[in-house]
Amino acid sequence: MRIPVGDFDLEMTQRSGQTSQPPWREVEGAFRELLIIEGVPCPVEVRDEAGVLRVRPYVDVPQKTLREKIEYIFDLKFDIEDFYTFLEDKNLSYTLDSSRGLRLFLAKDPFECVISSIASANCSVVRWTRSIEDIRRLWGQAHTFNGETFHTFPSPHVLAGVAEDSLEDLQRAEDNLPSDFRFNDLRSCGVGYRAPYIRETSRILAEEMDIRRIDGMDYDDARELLLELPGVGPKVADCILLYGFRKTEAFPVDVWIRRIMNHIHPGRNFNDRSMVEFARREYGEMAGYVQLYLFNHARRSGLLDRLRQGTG
DNA sequence: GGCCAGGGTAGCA
DNA sequence: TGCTACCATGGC
Repeated sequence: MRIPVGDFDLEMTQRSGQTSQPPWREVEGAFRELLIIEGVPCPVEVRDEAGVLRVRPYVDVPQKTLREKIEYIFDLKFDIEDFYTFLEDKNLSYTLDSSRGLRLFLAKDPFECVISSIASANCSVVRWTRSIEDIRRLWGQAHTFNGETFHTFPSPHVLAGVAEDSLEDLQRAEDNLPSDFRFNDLRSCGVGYRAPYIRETSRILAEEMDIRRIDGMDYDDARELLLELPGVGPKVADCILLYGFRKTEAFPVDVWIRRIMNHIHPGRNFNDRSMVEFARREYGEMAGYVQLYLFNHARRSGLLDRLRQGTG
């Protein structure tokens, strides 16, 4: 299948650290991941070919559904030229030097996005992505195609029932430890003190709150709901809304966005609240994309490093 | 070995 | 509301 795309940089989108999911498995310039298409597990390989995205499913699945899923995940229906014009109007077109073609990398599984976003808090990208991959390997369903194994992300019900730390893990195993015993707890995935947040959020989503409700809710109501989850604060909630549910009014404010926004608006002295108000007023439904381009540009242009050293 | 990671929470004024 | 200490842990 070949999907015509406008400006789209698959590799940059994969590596931009969006908390919907870890980057897909890269094999010779293409990216592979397991998708569920109408209930059927189906690994898919996507490859960027100058204006066209080539999509190769490993098994026979309905083409229309697959196409819609790919178009959703990479936000291919987003009118990016229109966004470029918007950036120009807002005097932000310099971000295109490094970020042209970057799009949202949306969740293939909203629950995975919730846990990824919680795991990303105060944590490097390499570390939280590894944690998510470990969680998949330990508790997801394995599917092997031509000797290549992929794992689903576990359901809220499964993740709610796992051990939190190795002590609890050992207690479960009691004293008849098998010789090949391996730790099978959340902390062994490197999530640290976030382990109880992840387990309790999983329990709530398994028993009390249907995450799919977010789709039909407006931004403010959805945000309020997400903030009830342990481990979900303002920044994580906005990441879930933006990368998990495509609420593009969301403007996740992290340490870097604080520095960048105060750098490009000298004298304004934003606090978090005034920054979010400014973003919603100035950028509206483009706020999420503006945040994506600002962060990516600063990171790739070296501005972030200069800001970190206080010489920006 | 100290500092930093795309922060959240609890405790306090 | 606004501020602060504390929280695991891997990478550099």
